[in-house]
Amino acid sequence: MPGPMPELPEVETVRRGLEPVLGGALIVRTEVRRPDLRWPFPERLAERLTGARVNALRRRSKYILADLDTDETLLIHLGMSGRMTVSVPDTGPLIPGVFVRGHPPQEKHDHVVLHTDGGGRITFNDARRFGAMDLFPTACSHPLLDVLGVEPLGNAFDGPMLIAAFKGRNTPVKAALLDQRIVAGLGNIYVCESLWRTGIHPACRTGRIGRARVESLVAAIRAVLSEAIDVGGSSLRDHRQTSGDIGYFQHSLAAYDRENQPCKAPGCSGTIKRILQSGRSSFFCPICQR
DNA sequence: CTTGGGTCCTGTGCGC
DNA sequence: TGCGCACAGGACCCAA
Repeated sequence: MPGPMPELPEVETVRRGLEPVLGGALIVRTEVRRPDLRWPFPERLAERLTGARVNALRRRSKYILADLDTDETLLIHLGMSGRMTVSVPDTGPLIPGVFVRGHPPQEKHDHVVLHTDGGGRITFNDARRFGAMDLFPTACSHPLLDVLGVEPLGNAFDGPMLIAAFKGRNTPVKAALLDQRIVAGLGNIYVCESLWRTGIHPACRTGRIGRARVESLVAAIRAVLSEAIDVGGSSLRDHRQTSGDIGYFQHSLAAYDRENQPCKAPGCSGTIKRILQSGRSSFFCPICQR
């Protein structure tokens, strides 16, 4: 079973989970328990967050962006293992299904904790520390965001756009879809699922995929991401996950991490295979995907 | 310019 | 049952 691997849908689920407790809230205390995650924290992180009010919670690709009334924006990346636990005191108001009532005990790898004026608590836990936090002027761009391509659920992501991006390239389609400069937010899981749905072999070179198949790939990517966000939302409502992992969508996976299991395509007798591309696993059906 | 591989990090799961 | 090791992977970084 795959561990938590936050890609765009999981990050969007986290953003929605934060909204009721952190959105509009005043940060009254900030605990920073270590000097860094993937990179050193920005200077005086705790001091710059404490006393700030959260005006808006946005998402760009796999980044969560909290706009503060100090004209700074808090950037959060969950990396591989980052989780956000959202809790309120057990004496506090109950907002059904959205967060934990009663603060859980501190755990190993709880690196940053935000306390809100409503008694809420946002705990960032990241065992592998591939995650990141930064603070930058809201009016400015950020080097991590500048290089990102289109949002796969946005209007700019369509057939002609992806056809143009694929044209002239000669990389495996798997690598192209993982390239955040083209489409921003896809990771290994949803790339595997999208290619399986479209019947495209992950090693297929981008230049060799016909226009109609690229169009259907766009539709598959949008569909698989939307479905995963829907499942994430329902899991929030049903108390089933602290936000940040793939949660119950893993039961819907047709290709990812299903090596040697039967292909789920109707009437297909194939078996899911695993190959390594750039040291990463790709899962696919050799009968469906060409 | 593009492209591919190394690196970071720790928990998990497997084989012996 | 314990130990060691491969593996997971997002994004930076550098070499070719």
